[in-house]
Amino acid sequence: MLSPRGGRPHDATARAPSSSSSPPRQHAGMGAGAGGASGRVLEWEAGLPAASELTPVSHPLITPALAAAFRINIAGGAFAAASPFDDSPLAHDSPTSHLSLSCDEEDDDDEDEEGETEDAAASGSGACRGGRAGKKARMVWTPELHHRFVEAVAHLGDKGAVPKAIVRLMNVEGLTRENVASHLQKYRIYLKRTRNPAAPQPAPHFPTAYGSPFNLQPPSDPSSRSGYCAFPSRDSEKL
DNA sequence: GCAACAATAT
DNA sequence: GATATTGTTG
Repeated sequence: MLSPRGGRPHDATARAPSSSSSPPRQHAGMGAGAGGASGRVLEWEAGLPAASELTPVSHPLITPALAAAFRINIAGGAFAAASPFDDSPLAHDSPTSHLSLSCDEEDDDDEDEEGETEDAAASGSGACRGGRAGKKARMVWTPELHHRFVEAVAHLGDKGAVPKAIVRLMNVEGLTRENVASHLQKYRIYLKRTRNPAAPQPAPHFPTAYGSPFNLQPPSDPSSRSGYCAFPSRDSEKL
């Protein structure tokens, strides 16, 4: 009786079988810290990215001048991968609060406008609406945010990568378990497809925000994870 | 009651 | 298509 879909933590194991098929994972140069993104592809296997490169998930990545030239809202940290300018000034060094929320005031179904992509949400859950209780702002998974997400998943492992743990590890203000759960669901589907040889598309890029062809992939090999700490540590995260 | 998961809705 | 919400289960 009942559906076979058990929402059980145990099933988590069968969900992400590291059955080989590890496409060349690129870092997309979002870390920005390292200059040339040419030889950074193998960083996962090699020495893994420096923690300094991952922790500050909020690097502007785009110079203010460039942003102004293209009318890019760097507040959201967009276009990270496409930005060869890694010498941009670090706006904030806060460990958290870098959510990009899309404010939709529309009550109707007309939601197509992007009010702004800023850390508004971080300023105080509710952000855009100021005080109007209603629909929550739609979260936007920027490449940086997704990167952090991937790092968290990789850090926790297939089995430990549950929404609650990921939220804690990411340590992003305003980020809810629901947000992560939803994103994780999509991410798992993405992983499943990449690992399935029967997949119609050999290399389905994980569609992060801005349509950037990011191909962030967590190290399927546990060995790749060992020794690498993009996060302070699980215990340290305890508050 | 909480958390995770899958499915569905927006 | 991306994210939120809902329903079911442990």
